[in-house]
Amino acid sequence: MDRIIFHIDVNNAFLSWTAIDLLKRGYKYDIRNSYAVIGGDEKARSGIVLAKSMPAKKLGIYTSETLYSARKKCKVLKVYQPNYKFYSEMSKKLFELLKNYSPDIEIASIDECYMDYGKVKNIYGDPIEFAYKLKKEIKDILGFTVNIGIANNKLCAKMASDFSKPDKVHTLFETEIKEKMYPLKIDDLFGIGKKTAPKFHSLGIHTIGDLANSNIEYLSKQFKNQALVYINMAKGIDNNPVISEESIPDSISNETTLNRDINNKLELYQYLLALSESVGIRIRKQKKYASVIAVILKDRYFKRRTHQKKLINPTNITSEIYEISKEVFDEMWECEPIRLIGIRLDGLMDNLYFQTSLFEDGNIRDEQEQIEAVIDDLKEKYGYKIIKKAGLIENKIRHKE
DNA sequence: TCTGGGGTCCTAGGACCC
DNA sequence: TCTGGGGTCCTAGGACCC
Repeated sequence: MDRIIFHIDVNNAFLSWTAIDLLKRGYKYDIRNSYAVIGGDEKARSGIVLAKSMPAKKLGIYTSETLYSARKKCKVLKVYQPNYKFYSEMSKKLFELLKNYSPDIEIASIDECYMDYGKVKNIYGDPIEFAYKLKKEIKDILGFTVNIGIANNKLCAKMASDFSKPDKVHTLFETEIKEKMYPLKIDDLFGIGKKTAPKFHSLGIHTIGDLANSNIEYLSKQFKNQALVYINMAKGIDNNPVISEESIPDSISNETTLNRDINNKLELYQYLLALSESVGIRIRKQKKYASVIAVILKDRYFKRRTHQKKLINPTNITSEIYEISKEVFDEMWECEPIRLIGIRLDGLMDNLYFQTSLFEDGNIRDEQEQIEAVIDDLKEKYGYKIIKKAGLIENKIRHKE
């Protein structure tokens, strides 16, 4: 039986949602119709475009471009700060609305998801008609537009929702792949980024159709096992199911760009402490334990390095995360000035089997965990500012939720 | 006042064991 | 005293996505 999959994608999510937020607060005009972008904070050295309005896009402004460069393209450009809390509320509302129609929703990111329509087709009828209805309902109730791609698998649904924007429904059924997808540039294929696309061009493969029809042996020389994966993608073959379960993350990370390059060890330790705190809160919320702790550094030349340590006893205790991250940091840091520092908790597990060493008292560990649980609760109730570990610097690290 | 942050997946190489 | 290979675990880095 043929599957029918929807890919639902919010148009200019951050910008649209900020527009709605501003209108609610009495803003007199809709920034979606003006030269506007959502951007980072230049003073904090995070000044890049996160989302742009259609008029800004028409001037050639693109996501991830520096605000400095965007302003050169548009003298009257308005820059708005992101409001992640509001975004996450809007995102939740969208997915709740969709779940009224089908429980088979796979959340792909804050502003996009897949829906397995095949299972509810008997109830709602023709997928295209339904998609138009759905799109209108989202616009009427939530106030923003979406694109909906309809296809026989997730990859094609995703490609279809990207065809032309905004506020559109597109199909890319198996029978339409040659006509609608083969003529597109190889760069437009989902999964081909700015490193891989040039490699294909240099092999004379310029369109998705070129890739679909190319010789596997020839491609294998350069791409090894990935060659077949790429060819299948180009042919629009994808058997991945829509997975509706709330997914538990494989890793939890926090990183922060420092407001200036720092090469003072004690100062960098302060950031490690703050980061340990914020990833610690998040992992405890998941009721998980990390078996790997990694430290991420970026130097002034934007070169990233990671170094990690595998733990015999997985942990979710802030003080342990901090101590281990310091060790890892000491092993890797070559006294160079640091632009960005981060911590990643990896190898997350439910765990609960600890190898208590002869010298470690298991009870102390339990007590520590209980203390942190109480602190987390208090913070949730009264805000993060109420309790601070000694030495934790003010407001440097954003706590995610 | 020039270049974010949070993820996932894949690969390659080294260590180690049989 | 000539030369294995397979499997697994671990680490670092790269590519990609939103």
